[in-house]
Amino acid sequence: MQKFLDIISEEVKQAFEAAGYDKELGKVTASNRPDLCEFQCNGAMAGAKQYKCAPIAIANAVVEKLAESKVFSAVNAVMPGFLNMNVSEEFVAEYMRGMAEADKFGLEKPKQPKKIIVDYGGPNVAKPLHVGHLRSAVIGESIKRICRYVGHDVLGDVHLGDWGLQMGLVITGLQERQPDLVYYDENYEGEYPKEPPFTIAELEEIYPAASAKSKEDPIYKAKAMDATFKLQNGVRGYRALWRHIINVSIADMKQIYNTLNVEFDLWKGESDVHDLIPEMVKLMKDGGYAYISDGALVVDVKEENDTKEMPPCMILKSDGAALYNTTDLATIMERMNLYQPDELIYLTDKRQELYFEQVFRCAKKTKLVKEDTKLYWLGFGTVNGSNGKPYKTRDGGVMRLENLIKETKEEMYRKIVDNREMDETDAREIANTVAVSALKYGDLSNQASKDYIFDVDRFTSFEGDTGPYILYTIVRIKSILNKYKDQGGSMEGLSIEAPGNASTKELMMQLAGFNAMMQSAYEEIAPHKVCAFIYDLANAFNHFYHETKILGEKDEAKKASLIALLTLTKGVLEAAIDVLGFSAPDKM
RNA sequence: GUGUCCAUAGCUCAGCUGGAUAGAGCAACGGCCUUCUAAGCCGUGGGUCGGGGGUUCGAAUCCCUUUGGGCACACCA
Repeated sequence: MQKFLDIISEEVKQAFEAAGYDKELGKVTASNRPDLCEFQCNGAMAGAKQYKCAPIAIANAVVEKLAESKVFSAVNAVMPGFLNMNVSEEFVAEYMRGMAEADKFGLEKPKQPKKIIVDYGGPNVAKPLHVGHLRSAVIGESIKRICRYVGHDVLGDVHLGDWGLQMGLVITGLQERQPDLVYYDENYEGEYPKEPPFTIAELEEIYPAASAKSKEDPIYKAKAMDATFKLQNGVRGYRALWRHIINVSIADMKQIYNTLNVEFDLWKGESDVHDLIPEMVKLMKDGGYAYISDGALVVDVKEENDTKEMPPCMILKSDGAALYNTTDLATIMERMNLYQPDELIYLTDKRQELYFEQVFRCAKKTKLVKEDTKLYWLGFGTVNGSNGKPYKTRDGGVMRLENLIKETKEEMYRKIVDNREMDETDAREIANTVAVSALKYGDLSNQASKDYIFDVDRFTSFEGDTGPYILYTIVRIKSILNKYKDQGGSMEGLSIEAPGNASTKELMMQLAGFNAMMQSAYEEIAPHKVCAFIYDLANAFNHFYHETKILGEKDEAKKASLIALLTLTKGVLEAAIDVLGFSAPDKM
């Protein structure tokens, strides 16, 4: 379906043209003076200079041409040259009927669906997820869903950190605790046990201990580096042990990601591209891109009009070992081979901006990707505490994601039982659902690139611009629709009629903005736009709800129309929260 | 030092490629439930958009400058 605003703009553009002015002046925007009109066009003022005449004269000429329009119920020229207009009720109703019929409420399919890979999550194996992983997971998941909803072919990849020194540290740390494990016996030739020799809890103890020790003890560190080297070079026992570490770790991560409704299509990691590195390095050398600088292999990525310093992109360290850049570039190569993506989207914290600029330039320059492959990096800000500094636990430690979620659920539960008499099991279940909305909406409603202050109390509030408020609105609608069905009402053949009052029309106009909003959220990779839209829509609905009797409506045709409008509103709200990665309960 | 991002109401944040009187929420205060979920709705007070210049008919928005913060600047990820 054509966008609501585009139809209106088209109408005004034609009027400009008919009046003898440049068509492009007829662009219409939502009014910023709702007290005066619903939509406005400022083209007359922009064109005044070009046509050497008073803006108001142009505006008046355009108004005349719009006199017959079915789209508008009123068009006025106002000094100095604003065009103020209101759309007709029947035009709005017709658009609503179109939305109700259409697939995805009238969002147009892309002409050429793209293959997109979203790289987000980025957890390290053997280390518990912490607050820092929240944003990547939540925003990345939403971006993936937005791209998919818009109609593209999208894969989400968790891209595990599973190949670095931390693996060697765990292997070394475990050896200290259980030196007799067969994995450490170089002469062992039999099968390795299927069961891991540790639990997730133990794993989470081993890593920090080993990491701390390696910082103090150079011999220990050397041992860990040796273990890393052996692992990467295929020593059987270490590989087997590594498998266990990965499996145990992934099982734990999946649990947490599941509670957040975050689902990855690919569970790839740095290790997956290990074997591709020699090939990639050769390609870079043969192509004449890579050279040795201070012992390390680098590719220059400076460009003509750089205003900033741009260090070369390092491919291999001076000891010949791979680093972050190496695996990221090799991953790009692998993705191009396996999936031929048109676009790669990365989510990391914003401190990595320069790094990704280097990697992207390097990938383009060395032709790992095609000329027109779009490489997009989105840097997100920090989750801060009320003091404006990175969120910490009460004693100043790193906040584990698991605990953050638990805390939010507990707070939500408290608020729910505080206000309602409810069955314990129900209350828990609802609290969990609502808590996820609180957490995600609290994060996503901020611009991704900015830091934000995490405030459990505010996020879990049912008032204001929060997840719970949105869910409450949906639940209200569900409740009415259920009652309607219980009373024997049919959902068949309902059709939306002209609004009839201001709040109904306002609700409809909010709904009409859905496809434009989704399109723009996709183009700008901006989930917070979805939040802003939902909030406005929820407000418009609640206002409408307050003024309008629905089940009590005597006129059957009107009632049918209202039910159809409710169904549409519910559908749009649910589609929008689904794209944000949460869902509404049936009651709360 | 170089670069980059940010600064909007007491607090937390919006503000689309410049448009009319800068918007929400929270907090404060005042109204609205025998009727579809009052976890709601309506209203009141609150801002020199960090400061200063400039471009423009018109600037929170674009340019310059200045102050105060955050962050990054090859062998970590």
